[in-house]
Amino acid sequence: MTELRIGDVARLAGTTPRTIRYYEEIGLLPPSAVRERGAHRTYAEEDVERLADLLRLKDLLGLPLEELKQLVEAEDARAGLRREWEGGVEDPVRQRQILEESRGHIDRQLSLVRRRRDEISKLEEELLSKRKRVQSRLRELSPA
Amino acid sequence: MTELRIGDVARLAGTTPRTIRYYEEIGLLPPSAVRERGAHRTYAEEDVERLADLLRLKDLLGLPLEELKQLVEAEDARAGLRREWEGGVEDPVRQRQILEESRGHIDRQLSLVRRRRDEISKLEEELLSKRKRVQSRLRELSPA
DNA sequence: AATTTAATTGACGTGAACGTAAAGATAAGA
DNA sequence: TCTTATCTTTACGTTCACGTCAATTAAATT
Repeated sequence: MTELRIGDVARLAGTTPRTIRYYEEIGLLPPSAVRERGAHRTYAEEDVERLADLLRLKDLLGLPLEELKQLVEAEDARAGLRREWEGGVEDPVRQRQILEESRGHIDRQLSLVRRRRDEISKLEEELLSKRKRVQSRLRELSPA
Repeated sequence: MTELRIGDVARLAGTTPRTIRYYEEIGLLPPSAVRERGAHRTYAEEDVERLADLLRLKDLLGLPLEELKQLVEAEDARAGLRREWEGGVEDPVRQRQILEESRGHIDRQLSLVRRRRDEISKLEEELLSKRKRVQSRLRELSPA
């Protein structure tokens, strides 16, 4: 159970401690764990991945943090859910709830990502055809 | 030769006059045309498209305006080139220069766009496989 | 136990990308 | 020509997403 501190998490996720504190402050990241005021924050390795995912989504989707928060409002709840899950959930109804919720979050992210992918693809196609036009004009210039 | 004013261009391109002036100010857009101090800026329809392209690149690539400027530093020069071209360029050597430069700009944009597309695609795949894992767990829960 | 290193909170600072308000000037329409 | 809508420049304001002190405190190291 490797204990990570804010600096480690920041380095591993490719960001800074300040950013992590800020994300916690605006509620984008959950408070690292129970700790007394003034004590160091401690994290687990899964937290690194969660943060890295967030940063990737933010970068690739270009969302303001507030929207990102809405989008993954799941993710922090997920930490709770995971704990609940690993604590051993008996009730299959509850299990189904958790899984379906999780799937819902993934689906919302997927739809945004796909929209982006489409926009990017369209842009790529347009650039490609632009390139072809220029290219053919260049060939016309070449003496046969 | 429909004369457009800054408000029209803004509306058509989906932005605001302020943004257009700002882009001009930082040299991302070329000064609309020769005009005396205090006179209204005037634009042509091709300017709308150029602006829209810029906004799209900015949005989809998430570049800071300064980098966007480097990237399409071409585009404003291109306005000049186009005028030169349509003015009728005789020298085939010059024609080739212009076309090759244009292709170079397109290629630089293409490579950035492709990188983004790859990142987005990878993210999509990861989300998909995440979804599948959840989905299969849900199926396991279902009584046969 | 002493020292060094990294973290804490609090608060103010900063750069990017515009928004907005003021005081006019210009252009288009009646 | 008069009015009205839209534009001009100048300049200060604003939001987001952190950066950067400063004064302490907590952990890790020796």
